[in-house]
Parts: sequence; structure tokens; C-alpha cells
Amino acid sequence: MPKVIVGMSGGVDSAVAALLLKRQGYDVTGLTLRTWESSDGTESRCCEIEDARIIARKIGIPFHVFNCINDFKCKVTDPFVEDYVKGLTPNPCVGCNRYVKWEGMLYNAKVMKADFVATGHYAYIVKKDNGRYTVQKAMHDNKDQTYMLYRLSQEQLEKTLMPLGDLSKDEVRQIARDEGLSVSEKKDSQEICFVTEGHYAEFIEENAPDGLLGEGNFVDEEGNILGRHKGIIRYTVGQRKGLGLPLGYPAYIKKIDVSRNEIVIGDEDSIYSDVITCTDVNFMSIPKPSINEKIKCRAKVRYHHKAQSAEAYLRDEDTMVIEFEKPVRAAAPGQSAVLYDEDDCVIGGGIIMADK
RNA sequence: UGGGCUAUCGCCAAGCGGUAAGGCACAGCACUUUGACUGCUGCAUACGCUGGUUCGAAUCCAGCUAGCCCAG
Repeated sequence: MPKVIVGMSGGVDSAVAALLLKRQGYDVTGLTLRTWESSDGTESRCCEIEDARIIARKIGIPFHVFNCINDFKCKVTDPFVEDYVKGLTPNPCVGCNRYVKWEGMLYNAKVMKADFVATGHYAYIVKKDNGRYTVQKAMHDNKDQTYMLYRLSQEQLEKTLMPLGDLSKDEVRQIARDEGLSVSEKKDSQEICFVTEGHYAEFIEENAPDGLLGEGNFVDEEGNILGRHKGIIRYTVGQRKGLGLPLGYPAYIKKIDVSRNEIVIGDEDSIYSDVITCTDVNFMSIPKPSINEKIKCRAKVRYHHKAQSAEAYLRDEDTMVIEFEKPVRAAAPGQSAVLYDEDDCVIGGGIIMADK
């Protein structure tokens, strides 16, 4: 029987993924990647090791822990801090999946001579007619996690199983309940796993090298000063709350200008853009296209975003231009833009750039 | 110093004698494997101060105080 390593976070989803694979007859081994340990000794919420261990015992599968703390720092938290300092809004989960989780899981699969790795992501792994692997939108839109997976490589996808694609969260919880898993009612994870209670700014301040920019001005599109901001790391494009600007209409962040340490404010209409540019692109369902080759698609500009009709093309080797049929709201530099085809499969994606 | 105008929640602002709209900001909750967005709820026993008229005033009257504008 095929052997599979299941990445277990300690949550319901990965627990049920392991359970289902075992029922399907796989030789299942649980693996938790230790990615983080905060100063007070608590685990990251992405890897609650003891919960995972209990689940594995309950399901009756071998369980291992693999230390990735160093990789996680190099590949996830350090870049996270650097990006914020540069005025970007990074999405750590995207890089973590490719460079930490899958790297770690596949390494262990190799060592343990397993055939596959598996996770509790809500998505389908699909092999297209052209022989390429990709991920396809989960059955239920509200839990679809393909956005977070667009950076995975062909080699990674080829060896991956995702058993939860056609389940809803309620169904997953029910399966866990029926099996008597203690985590069946555990709250969904949320917020950045290595940051507590949304205090990401403090995290950056503690970990930023030096020369972190402090306060600066909020300005309007003409450059008029509207107020003071508390440091660019505390803001993101499209943000409304926390600006403290009583302008009479809802004010949003349109742009973060690191060179001037200024934040440009505009009204709701001003934060829409019909063209965005991405760097650091990855293609999944298709090989890397040639320069200027048009790709009809629908694109998401953030995790919870309805994919919008667009046309994309490579402008040069590593920058992709995405032209939307209708302008999209608040495309934040540092976030990912992910392209989907007519079957809701991920074509590819990239990191949104600050400059056009 | 004369003349005029204005003073209502942190900001803007309705109200024009009948018992304090709304917007922004802010707070809480919900939502969420990123940052955001969004939704819901909350937010002036009180209308610059002191008196007066009235059954009843933020609304009328007087004085005071402050700010703005025009004269000097």
C-alpha cells in the first residue's frame, strides 16, 4: 500500500485528512513541522505539536516532529519583516507553503521512503491534459485555499494528496466528531501564525534590523498633509481603520511611499486599479509562457477575493502584467495575484509590485 | 477700539419653540490559514457661560466669554 506523510498542524482539517487517507488504505504517518517557538515557549498556531500527537495516537498512526525553525525564520519571518520595512504587505503563508511546509514534508517523505505527502488544505490536486499538475478550487468557495498554494512546484504537486477538496468545514468537523477527535470543535486558525493577537507591528519592530522609519505624514493625492502616521509598517494599501482621519468620507490608503515616508490617502474610488504588475511569477497548469503571450484568465488579488476576468502576459522574464476587465479594489504590493482558468484551476501567479 | 458674523459629540454638520438627524473618526463583536475590506452594534440627559420669556428653549431676549471677518 502506498505510504503517505500527512502534514499535521494540530487542527481539525489535517486531522481529518490523515483519518480519511488511513480509511482509504494508505500507510499513513503523521508529521508536524516545528516552525516556531516564541519567547514564552508557546508554539505557533500553525503547529500545535501536542494536539497533533494526540490526534495521531487516536487515529492510530506513527507520528514524527521535524524541526524547521531555522528554515521558517529564513524563508518566512525574515522576509516578512523585510517586506514590511520596504512598505510592502507580504503574505507569509504563500512562501511558507512552498519553502517550508512542502520542503519539509518532502524531505521527510524521502527519508521515510513515502510515496506521497498530504495536507488538510481545501483544494484538489489535478493533472491537466498537458501533463502538468495544478490545484483546483475546492467544492465550497468559502473554504477554497488554492490561493495559498499557487507557488508550489510541479515536483511538489506531483507527490501531494489533498483529501478535503470536496468537503465543507461542517462535514470535516462532523467526521472528526464521529471519530471522537478532541479537536473537532477547535476554532479555525486565523491571523498570522507566528504573531499573537494581531500585533504584527510589534513583531516587526522587535525583529527589524535597524533604521526603521518612524512617524510620517498622511498626504492626499496632491501632496497636501492630512495628518501623521505611526510608521509605514503599520499600514497597508486599502486600509481604512486606524487612520484617525476625519475627512467626512471614508478614507483609504492608496499608496505607501517609502522613499518619502509618506502614506497617500484617497477616497474609495481612488483605490481601484485596472492594471497591476507582478514579479516572482510561478506557473502551474501551463509552462512558462513566452513574452507577450496573452493569457485569458480570472485573477484574484487577495485570498478572499472573487476572481475577476483579466488578461495576463509576461512583459519580460520575470514580470507579469495583469489587465482586468473591471478595476480591482486595493491590490496591495507584496500580496499575491493568482490566475485561474475556466475550470477554476490555478494557472499561476506572482507577487504584486509597487510600480507599474 | 468701532461694526458684522459664529459658537451643537474628537472633526464636519442638521436643527428655526415641543422635548438632540447624519457623515467621518473611534470602540466592541462577527467574518478570516496573510495584511486588509466588509457587516452588525455602540457612541452628546446634552446644544460656549449666566440669567430671562414660556406649560415647554439648542431654538426667542439680555449680558458675558471665545473665535472669525471688515474697518483703524
